Amino acid sequence: MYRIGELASSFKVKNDTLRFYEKHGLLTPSHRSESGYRLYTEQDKKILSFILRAKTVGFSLADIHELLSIEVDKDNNACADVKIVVDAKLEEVERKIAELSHFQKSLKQLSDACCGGSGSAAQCTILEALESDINNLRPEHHHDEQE
Amino acid sequence: MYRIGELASSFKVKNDTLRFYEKHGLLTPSHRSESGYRLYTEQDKKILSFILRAKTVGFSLADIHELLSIEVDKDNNACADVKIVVDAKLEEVERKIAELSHFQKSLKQLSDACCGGSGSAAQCTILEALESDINNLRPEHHHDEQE
DNA sequence: CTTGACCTTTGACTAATGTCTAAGGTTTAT
DNA sequence: ATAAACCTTAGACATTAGTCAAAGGTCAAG
Repeated sequence: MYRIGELASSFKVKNDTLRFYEKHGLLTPSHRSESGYRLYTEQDKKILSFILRAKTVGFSLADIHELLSIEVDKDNNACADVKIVVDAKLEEVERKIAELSHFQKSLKQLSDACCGGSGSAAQCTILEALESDINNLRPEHHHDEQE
Repeated sequence: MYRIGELASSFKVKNDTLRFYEKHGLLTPSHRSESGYRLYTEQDKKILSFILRAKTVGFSLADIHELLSIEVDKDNNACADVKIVVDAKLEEVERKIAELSHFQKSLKQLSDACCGGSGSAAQCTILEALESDINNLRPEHHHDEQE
C-alpha cells in the first residue's frame, strides 16, 4: 500500500491532485490507516495511471469518470446503454487517432525539410504541410476562395 | 472575407472565442473593414480549423501557438532550433497515438463483450480490458450468440 | 430615419483543474 | 521525546480557456 505522497511522487503529481481526484469521484484510495492516512493499492495505482494517460490525449476528467464507470455485464439490462457509451468513446478515440496521424505526417514532412534535408521546404509551416495532404485525407474540405 | 460572426458560427464557436484567440496571438484576422470590423480570409479559416483540431487531441493553446510558429527555412541558421521543436512535437504526437491505440483496443474489447457478445466479459471494465492487453495481445474473438 | 442585427472595446465573471495555506495530528529516526 | 517529515481538513488562490455584459458604433431593410 502507498501513502499519498508515495503515489503522488511516483507519478509526479501533487498530493493535492490526488485529493482533488478523490473529491471528484475519480480515485478513492481503497483503504485508510487508523490515523486517517490514505492508503492506495496497486489497483488504485492503475486507475491513476489511466487517468493521467487519458488526460494527455484530451479527455476531460468528466470523460474519464465516464470511462471508468463503464462496466460490461451481459446479463444486465443496462447493457445496451453501456454499449452506446463505449461505442461513442471508441469513435471519439478513432477521430483523435485520425487527427493525430494527420499531424504526424505533417510534422514528419517539416522535420525532413529541416536543416538541409532534401525536402524542398515548399511546406515551411505546419499549416502548409497539413494542406499538402488535405486533399487526400480530408475530402470534406474544398477549394480556396476569396470574397 | 468573413466577419467574426460568420466565421465563428461556421465553426460553432463564440465570437468571443475568436477575440480571445486574437488577444493571445493565435489567430489575428488578416484585415479590418474601414469601420473596424474584423475580416477573416480563407487562410485565417484554416488556422482556426487547425487550432480547434489540435485542441481536441489535447494540445493547449500554448502548444498550438508553438506549432503555428514553426517555420522551416533551410537557409536560416535557426533551423536546428526549429527541428528540435518539430521533433519534440512529433514525439509527443506519436506518444498520443500509441496511447489512443491502446484505448481503442480496449474499448473494442468492451464493445464486443457487450449485449450477448460471445466474449466472456471477463474484462468488464476499461481498466481490466487495458490490463488484459498487457498479457494477452490477441484481440480476436467474434460474437455469434443470440442477442 | 429608425429598427434590429451586427460589430467594437473594456472589464468582470465562470468552469475546469489544480495548487497553496493554515492549523493541527502522526510516524520515524535519533 | 522531540525534530523532521509525513499526514489530515477546510478553504483561499491560480491558471487556462473561455463567456458575458455594458456602452456604444455600423449597416441593410422598411
